[in-house]
Amino acid sequence: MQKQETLSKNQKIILDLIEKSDQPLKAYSILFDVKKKGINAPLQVYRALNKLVKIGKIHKIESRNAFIACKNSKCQIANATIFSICESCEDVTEIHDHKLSEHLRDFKDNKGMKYNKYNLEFFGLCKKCV
Amino acid sequence: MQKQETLSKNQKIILDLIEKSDQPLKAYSILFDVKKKGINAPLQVYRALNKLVKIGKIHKIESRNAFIACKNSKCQIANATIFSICESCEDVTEIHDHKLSEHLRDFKDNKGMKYNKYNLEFFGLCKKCV
DNA sequence: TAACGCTGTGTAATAATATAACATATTTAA
DNA sequence: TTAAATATGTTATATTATTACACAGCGTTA
Repeated sequence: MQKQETLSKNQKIILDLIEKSDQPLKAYSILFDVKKKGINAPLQVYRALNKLVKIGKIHKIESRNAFIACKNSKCQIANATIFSICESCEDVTEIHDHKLSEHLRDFKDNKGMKYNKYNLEFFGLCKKCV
Repeated sequence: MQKQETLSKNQKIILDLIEKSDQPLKAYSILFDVKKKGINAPLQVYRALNKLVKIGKIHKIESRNAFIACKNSKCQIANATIFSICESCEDVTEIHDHKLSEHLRDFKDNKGMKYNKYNLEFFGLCKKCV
């Protein structure tokens, strides 16, 4: 059974906003949007973001410095993420591909390194933008 | 036959510095180091970095905002990168794994997206840090 | 129930990363 | 040999993220 995290006020406000967007949001755009809810400083946003990332409710798109909600409602995974990113319209989609995930999970390098996390980003053109 | 790019003065200076380091360098640390060579402004560094990334001489470690030389001297690939990153000592190594690369190259999602690039970062603890 | 650890909040200041805008020079290709 | 493309230099500024400090709330435990 998964531990159900109790979110704090700021964490809820920010998760709520990110979940309502189907596309990644940037920290300062989040800040702008939550000012009306009494969140005034970047640090308040980053603290909530960090926590939400940590518990797998959202993911950071590293190449874009932006944050997207994890749609995989049941089993939040903070440590194994795959995204496709359209370089034209910037549309981002999380990919759930069992075979690929398995491959990445099982990957062993030749240096004896112990992995506990990976992040994969595919770039290209989506159907609309081809 | 691979086209041999001719690098400009600033590009050479900066590539040279990055190649001498076996670990990723950050833009402003590069800037600091090349001031003695007459490169004075962030933009001069970023311009060179962008070009070097584009032609595959260096790669950006997205999760670290840092740049590392591509050791794969013959066939610089700017569009298919795999790294392992130690979360303790921050050691970064580029991974060349034929099977995994093949898998990623051949990956097709179910949305008809056309990929031309990917970047994969593995995180964990290296031998020394376990 | 008092003391403690843990997590979260609020605020100000500042650090770190990256780009815009403008003027000019150099190289490449038609 | 002129036009296009690429590179340079400089100033200013935008964007992303963290440090430092003070304090509040909550559950544990001694």
